[in-house]
Amino acid sequence: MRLERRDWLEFALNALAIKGYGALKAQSLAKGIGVTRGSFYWHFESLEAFNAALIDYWSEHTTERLITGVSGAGAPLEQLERLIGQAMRSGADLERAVRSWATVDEGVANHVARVDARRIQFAADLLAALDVPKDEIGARSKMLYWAAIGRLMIPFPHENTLSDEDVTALVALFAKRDA
Amino acid sequence: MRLERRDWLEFALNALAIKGYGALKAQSLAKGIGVTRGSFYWHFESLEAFNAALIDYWSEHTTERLITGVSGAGAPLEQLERLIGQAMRSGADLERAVRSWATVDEGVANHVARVDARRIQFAADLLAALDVPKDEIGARSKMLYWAAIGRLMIPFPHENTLSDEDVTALVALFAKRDA
DNA sequence: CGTCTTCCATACATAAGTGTATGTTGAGTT
DNA sequence: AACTCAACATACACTTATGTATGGAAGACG
Repeated sequence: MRLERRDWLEFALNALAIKGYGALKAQSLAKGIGVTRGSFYWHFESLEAFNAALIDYWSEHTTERLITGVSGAGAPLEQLERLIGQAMRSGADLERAVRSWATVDEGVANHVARVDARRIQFAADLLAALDVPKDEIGARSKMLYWAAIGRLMIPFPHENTLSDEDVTALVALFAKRDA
Repeated sequence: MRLERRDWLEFALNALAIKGYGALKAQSLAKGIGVTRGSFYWHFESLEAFNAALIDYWSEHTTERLITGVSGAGAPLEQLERLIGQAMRSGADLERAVRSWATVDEGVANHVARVDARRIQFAADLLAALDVPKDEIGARSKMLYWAAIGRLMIPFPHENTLSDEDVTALVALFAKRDA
């Protein structure tokens, strides 16, 4: 099987989501793909370089998902519900693994921090459009986002889901105009 | 230096907080303590047994902290603020590391899930004491707790702190009586 | 058809880890 | 003083990992 850089990154992203960052070894990845490390070391200078490329790849991947999946169409309240809904349901494994990875790799942490900042800003803009008091937007948007992340980082998140009504109620609470 | 089981667990808990679960190797721990693996394999049957003992140790450690640190004295609103404040400030490194660990070890995940359930229940009781509508308590207590965890799992949490006023405002929002 | 580049395999040196079997020491105990 | 046993050291076999050097195959191309 003739591979290119991107194939390695795709496969690694999958392995990362399933087995965690401990699976990011040239050897085990090669075994999983069905080639030897010769391929790996042709496409990437070293493990470090590979890791850097992988987290870059993830950043693009996840940013694009945010833009195409949530923003754009719909009223602010709908977008907000979609944002929370999406953050609480899909892509949990990969997000968990990346965040776990970020706790032991500063480069990864930087990328994650940038992604977080963007998503929090996105939530803040929506709250602003809903006429939430200015001095509360910062705290509420952060809290909202943290809750979404926190749920992902709880073991067995699928057993810890909020119903659609719960989500609606919470979003309404956070969109409240009065302090 | 003459060691016992507990010394190993204490040292490991520290290493876990600082370097993540990747540091939980008999060899590297032994090197850090200044003994050989002979000691490790005398006190513990295997790495697996050691891991199980360690996560048990953490469970007791962290449960005790909740009980003695938050519950008991003070009005419900104060306790709630203290709960959030504590969850958002101290012990971040260890909590992060354990949660990270839980993503790749089911035994650890089970322990963490039990701890989470207890803390969420604690928050729910406080909200109930504050006359929050019954059908909202479940969602709000979870959301509150998730936010605390989420903030911990965000890179550089110390750069992402809410002010005391923000915490007060948020707690007030979550303690609202009307839907 | 031959050549050049791309992609992968093989082989070697080195490091870090687990587990086990067996030797060694030092503090109590009788 | 001799004994015992808990606590640690040492040595061996095995596995998995990185990185590098070099050889080989398969396409692209003039």
